[in-house]
Amino acid sequence: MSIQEEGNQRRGDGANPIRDAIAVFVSSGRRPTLKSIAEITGLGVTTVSRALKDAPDLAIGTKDKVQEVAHQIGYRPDRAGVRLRTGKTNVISLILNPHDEVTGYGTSVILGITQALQDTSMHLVVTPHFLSGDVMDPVRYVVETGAADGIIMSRTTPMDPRIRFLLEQRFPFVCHGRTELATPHPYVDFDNKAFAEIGAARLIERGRKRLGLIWPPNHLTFHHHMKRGFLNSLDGSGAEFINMPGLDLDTSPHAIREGLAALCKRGEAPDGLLCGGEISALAAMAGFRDAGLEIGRDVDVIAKQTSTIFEHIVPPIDTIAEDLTETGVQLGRALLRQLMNPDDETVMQSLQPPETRWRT
Amino acid sequence: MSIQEEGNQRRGDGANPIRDAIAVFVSSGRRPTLKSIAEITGLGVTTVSRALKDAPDLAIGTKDKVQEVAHQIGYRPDRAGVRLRTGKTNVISLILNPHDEVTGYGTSVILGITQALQDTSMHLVVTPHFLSGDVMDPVRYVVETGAADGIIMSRTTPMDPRIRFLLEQRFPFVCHGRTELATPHPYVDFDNKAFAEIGAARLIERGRKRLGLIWPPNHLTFHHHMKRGFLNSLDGSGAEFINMPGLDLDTSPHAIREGLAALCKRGEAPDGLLCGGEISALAAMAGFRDAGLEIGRDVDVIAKQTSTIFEHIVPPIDTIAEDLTETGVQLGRALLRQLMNPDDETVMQSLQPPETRWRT
DNA sequence: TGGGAAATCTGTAACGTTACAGTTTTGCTT
DNA sequence: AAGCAAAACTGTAACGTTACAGATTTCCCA
Repeated sequence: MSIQEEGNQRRGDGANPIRDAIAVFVSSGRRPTLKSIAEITGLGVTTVSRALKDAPDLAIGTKDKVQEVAHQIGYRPDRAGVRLRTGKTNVISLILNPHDEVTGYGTSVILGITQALQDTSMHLVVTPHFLSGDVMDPVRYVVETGAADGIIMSRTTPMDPRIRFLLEQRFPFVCHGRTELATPHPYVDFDNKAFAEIGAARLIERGRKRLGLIWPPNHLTFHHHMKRGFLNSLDGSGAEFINMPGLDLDTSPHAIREGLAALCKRGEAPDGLLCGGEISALAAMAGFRDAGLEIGRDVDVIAKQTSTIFEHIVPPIDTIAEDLTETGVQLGRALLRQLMNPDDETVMQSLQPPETRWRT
Repeated sequence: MSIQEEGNQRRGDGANPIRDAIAVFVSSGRRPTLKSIAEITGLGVTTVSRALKDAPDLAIGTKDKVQEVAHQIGYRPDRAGVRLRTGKTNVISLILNPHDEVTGYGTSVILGITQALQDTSMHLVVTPHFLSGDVMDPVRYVVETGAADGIIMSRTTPMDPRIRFLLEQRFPFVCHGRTELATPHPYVDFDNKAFAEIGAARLIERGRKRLGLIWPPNHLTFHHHMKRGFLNSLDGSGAEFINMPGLDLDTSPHAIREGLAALCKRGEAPDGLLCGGEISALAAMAGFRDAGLEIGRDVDVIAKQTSTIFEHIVPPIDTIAEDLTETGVQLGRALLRQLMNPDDETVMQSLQPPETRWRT
C-alpha cells in the first residue's frame, strides 16, 4: 500500500499522518536511521529493519510502507552500525604494489573493480604495500583487523605465502595471477603462456633466429608461464633462446636500455625480442637504437600492450594486448560472488585471452 | 611500571597475574578489545580507553601498564566502534575520474597519498565518478552518508559546484587544481601557467612562429592557467597563436592524431606544439609524421611529462615534468592537517613547480 | 583528627544495527 | 464461543567505543 493510497490525498489537511511525519522529519535535518522510520510509521525498529530486508513474516503492506518511507527520507544503512553488529565491513581491499606505478597498472584495474562494485554497497580501499615491508604485512593487517571482507592482490608467486595464509584463514580473496599450490583458489589471470607462444611464433615467422624475452622476475608465477609458452614456440623452430640475465620487468627502464645496448655491442643481443611490458619495450627499443640497430630491419620487438601508447609510436611494432580494465571487472565480480554466496564452494578461475595487434 | 617489574620475575610460578592473564587471553584466540585489556588489568573499560589516549587524570603507572598490555595482546581499536561512537570514519575518499585512466594519473597520485597516510589510522577509499553521472554525485554521496572524513578530487572548474558545496557544508577536502571562487580553499596544483610560459618560450627560442597548445577542455580551471602562460610568452614575440578547435586533452588520441594531420594538409598546423599530456603528445607527433613532417626539423613538440616514457621515445623531445607522486603526498598531507587540527583556519595551498627536461 | 581538595578511577548511556526469543493479533476450525 | 495455529509484529541485548557525571581513594593542611 503506498502512502498516497492510505488516507486522504488532498494536501494540507493533515489527514495523512505519515506524510506529515515525513515532512517534519525531513525539515529537522537529522540523518535518517531505522529509528526515524520507526517513529514515522509507528512501527518498531526491528520491524523496520526486517521490512527493509524483505523478511518473510511481515505483511506486504507493511514492507511497502516502510520501503516507501525509507525512500522518501533517503535512508541509507549506517555502515558503522552494520559493521559493528554483523562484522561485515562492506569493504574490499586492493593491495597495491609500488611496482604498479610505472605501468599505470593500477588505474585501469581500479576502474574495472569499481565498475564491478557499482550498484553494490561495497567500497574499495587501497592498502599499499611499501617496498620496505614484508609482503605479508598488508594481508595480515587486513585479516587481523578485519579491515575488509575480501582482498584483491597481484604479483603472485608459485608458493605464495599470502595465499596460503588466506586459504588457511578461509578469508575471501581473488588474485591477479596464479600459484602452484595444490589447493585451488580463485584467480583472474592473463594467459601469459599464450602471449609468449604467439609472440615467439610471430618473431620466428618473421625470420628471427635469436629470440629474447623480457619477462617478470623469476620469483613470480607468470615468469614461468611466459617461459613455457616462449620455449614451446622455439622448440624445433631452429631459433635460439637468448637469456638476458639481470634484465626483467622490474628492472628500471634505463637499466634495460643500457643492458640491451651493451648486449648489442658484444654481439650477444637477440634479433627478436618479446617484451612483457610497455615501458620496458620502449626502453629496449631505445637500447637497440643506441647500438645502431634499426627496429623492423635488424631486429623485431613485440610488446605486451596495456594502454594506447603503442598505437602512436614509431616505428609501429606488433603488440599483444591485455585488457586490464576487463581484468578489474572480473576480479571484482569473482570476489563479489564469493562474498554473496559464502557457502558456494565453486572456485572462480578465469584466463584472459591475449589480443594480437599486428601492425607490420 | 613494566609488567616485568611488577611482582615476581621467575617464570611459571603464577606470581604475575597480569602475565598469566595475557597468556590465557592470547591462547583464547579472541580479538583484543578494550574489554579484554580491562579484564587482564582489572581496570574499568573507561580507564583503559582513557589510558590509551594518554588522558591527564590517570596515574602514570596505570597508563604504562595498560599500554604495555595493549601492545602485548596486539590491541587495535575497532574502526566500527570508534566510528559509531565518534562519527569519525578515519577514511579519506579519493574521487577518481575515468579520464584519469588513460594517463595513469591515478596510480602515482594514489601511491603518493598512501605514502602520506602511512603511520596514520586513515584508510584511502576510491570513490569512482562514472561518466554517465553528475559530478556532484560522488561528493554528495560521501557527505550525505558520512562515508569519509575528507575528500580529495581533481579536474576543478572555475566555479566548481563541488567545492562550493563542500565549503558550504564545511566538509574537509583538498583538490588537485584551483577555482576562481571568492572563498579561499585548500588545493595542490601544478603551476600550469609557468609550464605553458616556459614551453612557449622554448618553442620561440627555437625559432617557431606558429604555436599551438593542446590544453585541457575549457571548462576546467587549468585550461585558463595554461592559456595565460602561453599567451604571456607569445606576447610581443612575433609568434602567432594557432587555435585548434576540437583538439584538447580529453580528445581521444586517435582524433588528435587525425585532427593534426588534417591541419597539416590544409597548411593550418602549428610548427611548434606544446602538449599538456603524454599520450596526447605521442598522438600529435604521430599526426605530424602522418602528414610527412619531421619532428625536430619541420616542427617542434614539447610535452608535459608524468612518467618515464618520454626518455625512450624517438626522436627525443623536450619535456616539462610534473611529479604526480609528490602531488599525492602533498594532497594527503594537506588533508591530514585539516583533519587533525579542525579549528586551525589556515588554508593549505601549494603550487608544484614544473621541471624542464631539455633534450635537444 | 577532621575536613576537604586533588588525584585517580568507574558505571552508565548512547551511537545504529540485527539475532533472538518472545508477544500480540488475526483467522479458522470445531 | 472456545481453542489453537498461523501471521504479524516487537523488546532486549549486544557488537566496541567514548562522553559524561559521578565515585572512591589519597594526601595535605589546619
